[in-house]
Amino acid sequence: MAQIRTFDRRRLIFQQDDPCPGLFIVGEGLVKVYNLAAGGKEHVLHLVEPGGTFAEVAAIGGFDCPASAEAMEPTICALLPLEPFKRVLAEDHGLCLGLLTGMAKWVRHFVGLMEDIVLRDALGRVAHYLLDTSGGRSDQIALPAMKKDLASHLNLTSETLSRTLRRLTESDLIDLLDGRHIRIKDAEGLRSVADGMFPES
Amino acid sequence: MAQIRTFDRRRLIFQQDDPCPGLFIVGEGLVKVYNLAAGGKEHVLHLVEPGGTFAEVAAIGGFDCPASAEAMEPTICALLPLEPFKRVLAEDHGLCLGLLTGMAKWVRHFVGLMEDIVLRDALGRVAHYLLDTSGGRSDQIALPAMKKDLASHLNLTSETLSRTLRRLTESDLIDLLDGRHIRIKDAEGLRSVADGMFPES
DNA sequence: CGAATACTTGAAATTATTCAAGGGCCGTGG
DNA sequence: CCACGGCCCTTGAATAATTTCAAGTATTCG
Repeated sequence: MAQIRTFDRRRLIFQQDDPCPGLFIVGEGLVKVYNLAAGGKEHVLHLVEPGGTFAEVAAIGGFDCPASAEAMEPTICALLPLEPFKRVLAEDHGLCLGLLTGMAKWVRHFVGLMEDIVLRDALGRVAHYLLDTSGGRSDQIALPAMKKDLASHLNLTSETLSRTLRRLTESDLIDLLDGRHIRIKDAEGLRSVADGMFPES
Repeated sequence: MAQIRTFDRRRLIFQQDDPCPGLFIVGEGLVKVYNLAAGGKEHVLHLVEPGGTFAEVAAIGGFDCPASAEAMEPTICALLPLEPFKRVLAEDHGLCLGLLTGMAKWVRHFVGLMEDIVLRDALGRVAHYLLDTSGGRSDQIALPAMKKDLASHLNLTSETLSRTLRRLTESDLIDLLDGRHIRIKDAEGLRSVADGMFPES
C-alpha cells in the first residue's frame, strides 16, 4: 500500500507548513530535514539515512509539516500515505507500541540536542557531538556529507566549526585524518571539554 | 493503582539521570522541568500546571530521566509507577493511540521552541512567545510565575528579557500592565518583529 | 518589619557572527 | 588531459549580539 518515490539531488520533498503527505521511509540516498528562518538561516534538524523515517510526527499528530525536507543525493523513498497509515495504526497495537517507544527515543535525542545548543558553548557542543557520535567504542568518526550541515545542526557557522576543530586538534584531543574523518585521541580530555572545562589556556 | 505524592515548594521531585519512577500527573501546584549545565546554568524545558503530565517520555521509552523536576509551589501529583503503567499500555490500544498523538503534539511544540532559540534573536523570541501564548485571541497575557523562568525557557538571561520587554513597550507594541501581565497593543507589529524585521531603529 | 529574592538598568566584557579573501577539490567542457 | 568555474572549507580581522558584573529598587515571605 506504499508508493515508491524518487528524488533528484537538491530536490525539495516537502516544505514547512505543507500538509503532511504521510510517512516516508528512506531506502537509498540521504534526506536533510531542516527549518528556515526569515532571514534565510537554515537549521538542520536531522539527516536521514537509509532505513530511517521522516514526517512521522506530523503523520501521527495529524498536523502540517513542522519542517522542510530535501534530498541531498539521488534518493528513493517509500511513502505510506496518511489514510492507510492511520487505518493500520488504529488496528495494529504492536505497531502502535513500537511507534510510541520509537518516538520517545526520538524526543530524548532531541532534548539532548536542545540542551547541547542551550547549555554548551561551541567547544563543548563539538566535543560532545564527537563523543556521542563515536558511541564511546570506535574512536573513528565519519562526519556528515558536508561540514556546513553539521555546523548548522549544532547551531554554529561553518567558520566557527572550522576554528573549533582546529582548537581541538591543537590541544591534542583529536586528529583530523582527512576532511571527512576524525580520530579521537583523548576521550577523557574531550569529555572534560564537553563538560565545560577547557584544559590549557 | 496510582500513588498520591505531595511536594513542598522547592522540593526536588527527581533529577536528571535518575531511574524513571513512572508517569506523574499534576493535580495541584506547579512543576518546573529543567536541565542543568556543568557551570550551573539552568534551562527550563517545561512548566507543568494542574492537569499536565511529566516524565511520560522516559516512562514510555524505558530510559532514565532526561531532565530534572522541581515543585515551584506546594504540589500534589498522582504517580503511576512504571510497571502498572506498562501493563496498562500493553493492553489498552485506545490509551496507546492517545499517548501517541499527545507525544506528537509535544514534539511539535518542542521543535517550535528549538527553532525559536536557533533561528530568532532575543527580540524575535519574545515577540513570538507573546503571540504564541496569547493564542491570537485574547490580547491579555499572563506571564509564568517568575520572569527568570521565562527567560531561561527562551534561553535568555533575565536581564536581556527585561531589556527586551522594555524595547517592545517603547516601540508601542505591548503594554506592561503589572509585573505579571502584558497586553498586546499591536499584534501586526509584533508579528513582523517575530519575523525578524525590527520597526524603527 | 526585616531578610531574601526578584527585577531593572547601566557599563564592560566575551563569544560567536559577519565580512573578506585565499586555497583546495571536483565536475564540465574544450 | 588540462583549464575553468563553482562550491566548500579555512583563516583573519572587524562587528554585533548577548552575557556578565555591579548597583539599586521592588517585591515577597516568614
